[in-house]
Amino acid sequence: MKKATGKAPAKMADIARLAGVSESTVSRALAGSTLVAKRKREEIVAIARERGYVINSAARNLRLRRSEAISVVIPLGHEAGQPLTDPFFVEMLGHLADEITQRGYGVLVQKMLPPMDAWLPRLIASRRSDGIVVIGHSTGHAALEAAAAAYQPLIVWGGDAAARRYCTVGTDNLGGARTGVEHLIRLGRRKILFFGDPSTAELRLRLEGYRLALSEATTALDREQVVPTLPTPDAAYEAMRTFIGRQRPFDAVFAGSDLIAISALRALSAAGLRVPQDVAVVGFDDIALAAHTHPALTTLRQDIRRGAKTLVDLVFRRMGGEDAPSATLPAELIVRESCGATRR
Amino acid sequence: MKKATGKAPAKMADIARLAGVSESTVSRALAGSTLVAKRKREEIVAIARERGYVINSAARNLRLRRSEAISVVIPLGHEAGQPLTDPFFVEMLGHLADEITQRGYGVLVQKMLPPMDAWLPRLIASRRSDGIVVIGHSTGHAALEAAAAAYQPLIVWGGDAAARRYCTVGTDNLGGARTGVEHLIRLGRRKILFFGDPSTAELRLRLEGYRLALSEATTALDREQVVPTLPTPDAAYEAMRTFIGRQRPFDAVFAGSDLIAISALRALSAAGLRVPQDVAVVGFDDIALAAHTHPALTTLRQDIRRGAKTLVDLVFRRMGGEDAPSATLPAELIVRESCGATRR
DNA sequence: TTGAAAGCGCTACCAC
DNA sequence: GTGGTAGCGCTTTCAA
Repeated sequence: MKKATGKAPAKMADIARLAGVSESTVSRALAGSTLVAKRKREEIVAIARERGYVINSAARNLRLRRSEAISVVIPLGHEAGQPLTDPFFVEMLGHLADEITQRGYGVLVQKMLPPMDAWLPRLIASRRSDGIVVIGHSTGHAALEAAAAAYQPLIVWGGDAAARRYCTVGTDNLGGARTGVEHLIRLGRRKILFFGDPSTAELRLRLEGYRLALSEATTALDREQVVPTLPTPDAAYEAMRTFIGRQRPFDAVFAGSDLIAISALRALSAAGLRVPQDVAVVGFDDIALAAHTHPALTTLRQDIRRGAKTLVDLVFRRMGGEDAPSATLPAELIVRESCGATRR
Repeated sequence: MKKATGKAPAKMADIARLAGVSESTVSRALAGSTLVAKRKREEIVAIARERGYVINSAARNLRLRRSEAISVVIPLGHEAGQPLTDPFFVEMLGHLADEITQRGYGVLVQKMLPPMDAWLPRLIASRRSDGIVVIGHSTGHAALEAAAAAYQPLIVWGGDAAARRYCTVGTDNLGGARTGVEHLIRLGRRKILFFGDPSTAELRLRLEGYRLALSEATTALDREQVVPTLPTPDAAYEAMRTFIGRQRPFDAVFAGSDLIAISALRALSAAGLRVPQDVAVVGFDDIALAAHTHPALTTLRQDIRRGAKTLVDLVFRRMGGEDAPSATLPAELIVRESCGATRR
C-alpha cells in the first residue's frame, strides 16, 4: 500500500520564520490581538493566507482544552440500523447544523443505539465536543439524568420539561394535541381515534392532550380509542389497514405525527374511505410534505427552526457556565384540507 | 456568569499512578498491546473503566497527527439557508453516519454554501478530519478538481465519474433514466416529458438518458420536451401546474427525482388528470416515500446503502494511501402503479 | 510590543 | 516487559 505523501502542511513556526517574528506573535496576530502592531499583524495575516495556512485544530484544542464542536446525538429506537426516516428529525438536524456552524463550531453527528448509559458518559469523557444536543424520541431518561448531574452542557429535545432534571427544549405537545382534537370536535367529529406509538415521551403527551380534549368536550363523543403503531410508514399503514378491517366506526384520526398521518391517509384511501368526507385526519409536526399530500394535511406545526435556535442557544449558554433553563415552544394549528369543514 | 466546575477528568497519568505503573504502560495497555503482561493489562483496563477514564482525543489526535473523523459535506445550492429538503441526501447522510461510526470514526457534518473554493481548502488544511465525503448536487467542479490534486481522501457522490479527475461514487444516472424512459415507451406512451432541473450534473445525465431512449425508440414518438424546475416541492408543483396550463398534450412524465415526481403527481391530480390513465409518471431515487404515494410511484432505485458503503470504503482506502478508483452503481427499475400497464 | 519557555495529554522511540 | 523522555503544534504567562 503506497503511503499518501501530500507535502506537510505549514505550521505556525513556518509562518513565524517567513514573517521574521516569533511564534507567539503569529499566534497573537492570527487571533487578531491588538497587542501586535497593526501593520505587523496585517502582514502576518497576509502571509498566512497566502500560504494557505490554517491553524491545526488538534493542537489548538489540546492547548485550549476545548474542541469547538457540538455533538448532535440521534438516539435510534425501533429504527435501529435504519437511516433516520422521520423528516422531522432530519429537518431538526439541518437547522442545528446551521446554527452551530454559524457560531464557528463543528457538528459531530452521533447515531446512538440503546442502551444510552453505556456510551453517553463515554461521549462526555472523550471531550470530542464541548456540548451535547440529544434529539429524538428521548429514551434512556435515567442515563440522561445521571449524565446531566455532572455535565452541564447537555440539552435534550423532548416534550416534558417539567418531569426532568436535565435541560430540555420542546414543543407543547399536550397543548398542541389538545388544540388539534378540539378542532376536530368543533368541526363535528364524534368518533376520534388516536393513532400513534404512546411509548415515547412526546407521543405520550400528545395522547394526554387528546384525552384532555375528549374529556372536556361539551358534546357527546365516543370514548377514546387508541390505535398503536410503530413510528414507521409501513408499520403505520398496516396498523391502520388492520384497524379499518375491524369495522369499528370512526370519523376522525388524530395522528401522533405527520409521518403516521400520511400513512393513515394512504390506508384510508386504499380502503375506499374519503378524506375528509368520511374521515378527518390531523397530524403533528408540519413536515414539508404535509402541505403536499392529497388532501393537504391539517396538522400542528412545531417550529423546528426556533427549536433548533433555542437548543443551540442553551448549549452555548451552558457551555459558558450559565444555568440556562428548559424551554417549551408553542404548537400552531395549521388548517388545511384533511380535517374538512364544519359538518351540519 | 457562574463558571461550570465539573471535576477535572482523569488523565492517563492518574490511571498510571493508581495502577502503580508508568504512563507508557497504561497507554500500551489501553491500546491492547501484547507488550504488556496480560494480567497487568487487564488490571489497568479495569481501573480505567472503573474510573470512567476515556482517552482525551485532542491529545491523542495531536500526537498521532490524525483526527479519527470524516467530514461529510453537504453543498447547498438553491436551498441555501434551508434545511436539507431532499430525502435522498438525508438517507445518504444516515447511511454514511452508520458506516463511519461503525469504523470508530466521528462524523463531522458540514453544510456548505458556494463558493466551494473558498472553504474546501480550509477544511482540508484545518485537519479536523482525515477524509472528506462530498454529497449532493456537485457544484464547484473546479474547486473539487483543484483540491483533489493535492488531497487524496476526498470522495464525491455524483454522476459522471468519467468526466472528473477526482474520485466519485454514483449511480448510473444515464443508464437508469434510459431504462425508465424505455419502460414508458414499451408501455405505449408517446409524448414523454422530462421534468427536472438540468443544471446539476446528475440531472444532466438523466436528461441525456431520456434523450437517448427517445432517439433509439423504434416507434414514432413526440420529440423531447423538457420542463425545467428547481428541485424543491413547491417550485416543482408550480412548474408542472404552469405547464399543464399551456395545454400541450403529453401522456407521461419522466421526473428527475422522486421529490419532483411527487409534486408532479399532485399537480396532475389537482388539474384533474388521472395517473396513470391519462399521464404516466416515473421518478428517480426510490426514496422511502415513493412506495407510499397515491398511486405508488414507479421509479429508479438508487442503492443508497451500497453507495454509502462504497463511499466510505473508498475514503478509508484513500486515507490509507491507496489510489482507489471511482465507482458507478446500477439503478434498478422499480415498477409500481404510477406508470400504468401496457396500453393497447 | 515582543519573545522565551512551559505545558495541554498523549504515543512511541529508546534504553534497560 | 517496562519506564524515561521527547515531542505533536499550539496559546499564554512572564519577563524584557
